[in-house]
Amino acid sequence: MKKTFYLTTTLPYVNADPHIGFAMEIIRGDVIARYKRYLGYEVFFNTGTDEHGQKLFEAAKEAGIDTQKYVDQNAIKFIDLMQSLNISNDTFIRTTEERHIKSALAIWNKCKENGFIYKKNYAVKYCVGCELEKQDSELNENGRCELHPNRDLEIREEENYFFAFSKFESELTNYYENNPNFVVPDFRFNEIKSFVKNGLQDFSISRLKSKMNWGIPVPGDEEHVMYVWFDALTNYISTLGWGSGDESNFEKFWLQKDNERREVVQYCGKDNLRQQSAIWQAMLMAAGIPNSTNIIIDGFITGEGGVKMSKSLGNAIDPLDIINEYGVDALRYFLLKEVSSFEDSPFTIERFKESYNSGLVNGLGNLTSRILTMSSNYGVTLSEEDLKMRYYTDPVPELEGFDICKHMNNIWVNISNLNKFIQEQEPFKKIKINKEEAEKDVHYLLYHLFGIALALEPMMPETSLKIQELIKENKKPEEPLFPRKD
RNA sequence: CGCGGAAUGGAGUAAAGGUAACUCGCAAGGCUCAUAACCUUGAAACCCAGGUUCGAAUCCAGGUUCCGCAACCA
Repeated sequence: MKKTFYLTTTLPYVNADPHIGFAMEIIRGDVIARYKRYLGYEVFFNTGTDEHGQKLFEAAKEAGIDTQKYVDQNAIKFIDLMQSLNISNDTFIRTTEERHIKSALAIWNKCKENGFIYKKNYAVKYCVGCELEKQDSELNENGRCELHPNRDLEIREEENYFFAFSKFESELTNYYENNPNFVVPDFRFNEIKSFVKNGLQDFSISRLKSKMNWGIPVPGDEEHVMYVWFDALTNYISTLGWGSGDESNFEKFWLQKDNERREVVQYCGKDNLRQQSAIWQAMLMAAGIPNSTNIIIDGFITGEGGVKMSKSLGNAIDPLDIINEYGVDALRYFLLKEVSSFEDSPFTIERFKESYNSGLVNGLGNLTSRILTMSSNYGVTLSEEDLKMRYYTDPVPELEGFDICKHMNNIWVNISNLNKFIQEQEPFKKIKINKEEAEKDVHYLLYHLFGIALALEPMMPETSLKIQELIKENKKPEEPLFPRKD
């Protein structure tokens, strides 16, 4: 039986257009998914949209349309994005779908059955901006949320359901200790460890329907709907059919029996560290479901000089604009090679152009042209045997560590080496005096270019195929692979 | 004393105690197969002052500075 590999991104909340950060997350997930498939794994690659909660409820009300219609409209943008970015996701789950709701109800029941959900009366200050309760210590001198100083806090006095997060302190800590690579990179792992060690508090996981009905109904209680985070996190298993009656995918991709540990990997941005690596893991523990095996934390994409990207500052980058002008692989190239694998990195148009021109136009594109010009002119081709070459036969350390940048840089070193080889061996001169030697050189070049194309498959699938085709047909590109942009 | 992240040539990043590397940019030279592309060489850096060490960008304590913890959101 094939080894399985489960990978998921976080689900973007559908109250805005897709932004460059999510594009990066899903592209990186896509690279890992494709890579694992080449290695021979059976992969389940999940993404989707998060569609409940107060913010959407309010946004729809403001727009004057039905909430479901509102989220339907917005979800389309994200569904389309998958195609624009050339993402190989196996499924796309929306948290308003029936299959998800079933599963969310089931995990609620499981947690309740096991004694980790309880009802409690409480009066709390609530910040709508954060969708979180606030302790007095978290408020500023005006008694408002420090993160949302322009909004009044709501004082809520009501009976809510609570999740017994605090009971998982030692279990989480044990899990972290027994899985030293659970959170990647290390410095994020340290962060979450110290967060858990400093003590956990139970949190409210329901909302009164009378105030806000846009959520999954709490089982057995007409008056409450689930808090959006509780429902949304469940998608990682609802997408596998957990709690739906047909759990074959769940058993195949997630269930980890003692002697056959499944790989379950979650990609997310650094703002999701707590939710993915602590809250969600505690929920799994509460429901008696095995934990994820890795959480990969991306940094943020910033504007010039590390400034936060935002529409109001005018330094926001729309991934679709880049694709329209440069093509999807150019965007993938930049996000994978120039944006740090784990730290914050800047993305500006100037930087993008620079990198596009040097890495793709002068680098990969130009190298392809010069090699194929020689091979087609000299009649040098790859044999059937050569063309059977495979690149991803063994695990690549850089990719196993999710350091895609480093892997990309290694490939570009190979590109540079082929350029050096041409300069040093000068097959274009040799062809006039020693045909055999020249042909040997060009064959070497062609063979290694083919290798580069194969290596690029997970990162730049379109370009990889184009180069492979050109090599098979042995003709130089009619149009430049990457046209120069000034 | 809120929490957290970070500081390396002009810019962006590497380097888990042992010659500070890579890309872009800059300067000089070379090549002509290639998209004014490519190759070679060069100038140019470890925030500050300490400690540990034969040896510190790296470890330790202190200081300084920057960034996130508004909205959108990974």
